[in-house]
Amino acid sequence: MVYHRKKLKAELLNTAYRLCETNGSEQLSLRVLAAEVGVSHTAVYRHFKNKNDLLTAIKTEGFDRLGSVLQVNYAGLTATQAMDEFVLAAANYVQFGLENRQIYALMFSQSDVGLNNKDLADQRQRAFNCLITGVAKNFELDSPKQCLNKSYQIWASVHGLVDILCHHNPDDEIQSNVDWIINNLTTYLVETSFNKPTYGA
Amino acid sequence: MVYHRKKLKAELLNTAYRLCETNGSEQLSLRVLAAEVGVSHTAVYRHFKNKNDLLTAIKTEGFDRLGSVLQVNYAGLTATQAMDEFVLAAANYVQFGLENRQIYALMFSQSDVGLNNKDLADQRQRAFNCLITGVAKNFELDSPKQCLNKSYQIWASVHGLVDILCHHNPDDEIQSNVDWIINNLTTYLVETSFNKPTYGA
DNA sequence: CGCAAAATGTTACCGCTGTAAACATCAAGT
DNA sequence: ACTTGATGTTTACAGCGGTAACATTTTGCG
Repeated sequence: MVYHRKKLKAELLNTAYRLCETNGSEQLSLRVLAAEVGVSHTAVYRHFKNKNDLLTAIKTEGFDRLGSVLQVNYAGLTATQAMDEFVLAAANYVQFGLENRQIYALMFSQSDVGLNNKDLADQRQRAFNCLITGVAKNFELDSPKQCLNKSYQIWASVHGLVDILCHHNPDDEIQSNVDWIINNLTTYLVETSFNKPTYGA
Repeated sequence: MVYHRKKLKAELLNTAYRLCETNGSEQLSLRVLAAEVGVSHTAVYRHFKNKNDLLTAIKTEGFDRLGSVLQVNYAGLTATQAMDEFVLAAANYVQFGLENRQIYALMFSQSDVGLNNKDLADQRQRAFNCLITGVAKNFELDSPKQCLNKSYQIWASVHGLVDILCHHNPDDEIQSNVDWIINNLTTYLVETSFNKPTYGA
């Protein structure tokens, strides 16, 4: 029985994050988590209201890390440099999704995990703002509304790509195509999203 | 105690499908399902190997229904008609996703439900073939590989759209944009996917 | 310092879940 | 008519999330 471990909350969160990425968030068990960390299973309730609350924290952590990966400072960049950075950020998005499949799945699952949670909403918005900033910088759009629409369009395209790549069986014949898409993400983005929108005026 | 109900399996599947769409597949309980149908909870095991097997059947049913919604017979259609039908099929896809959110989420969840299940793989392939056929009919592509790439691109774009529409909070300011996108799906598709690919030769 | 209060851990218990095993009954074929 | 397989029931069990009561440690205030 070890008491006074100040950093138990962080330790629980980190271990839970790892367990989720390993086995999928649906397989997470508070008792297994507690055993892994070396405390009784009810100790979790001193730091998280319930299991949903813990999953919300994991989800929020996911958006936090995703946001970090997307951050670009466009100030002082030429148009070409800005576009390069934008494409790089998109590639980072895809890479994050592929390297954190289970967490990514949790982040975009339709479960009620984190419903109406402010921290989560903030982190999600922060990540999305990276995209909006990039769109505003790289596309000549007539209105904020067009910018928002374009951002959603790009997000949907890249998110759909990640989702389908995550699903595909490596044994499939499409593997070569998948490899091509990842290695030529710029071309892919140009074909799916890098055109001037005609809607959302 | 009622015995020999020949159609119990179908009844279980239908009820389970409905319960999943109502409460989300994660909330499905075999005991609640059995009670709803009016049998003991272990009766389910006479027709499904376990809970995962039942969920696999629900998922397969989802792809079956999605496939039906996507089916288009392009034989004898003019180019314009074929394109109209193709866009309509895409709209049907989006509509299916929005009207069957929970089932759609299950269908594209990354859980191990139905992993390596042949029936499921077949139904999924059947649905995807509808898309491939439409792409082959409506795009002048140089190779089957290009056709496959284009199909994945369109799928990713539309799937991403559905996923994000399902997630978005109706109170958000983006609602008006969402409405626009749905009502003008043709324009959306043109901007995201209806261009000639330059890759995948 | 010393002691009360708050924070943080544990143990015991509850109801629910999926699943296996043993048993009962119905349906069908010889 | 009797056996056999399919189908449903009862019982039992281990694991889960969660609550309540209790123990210990840390903290803050006189």
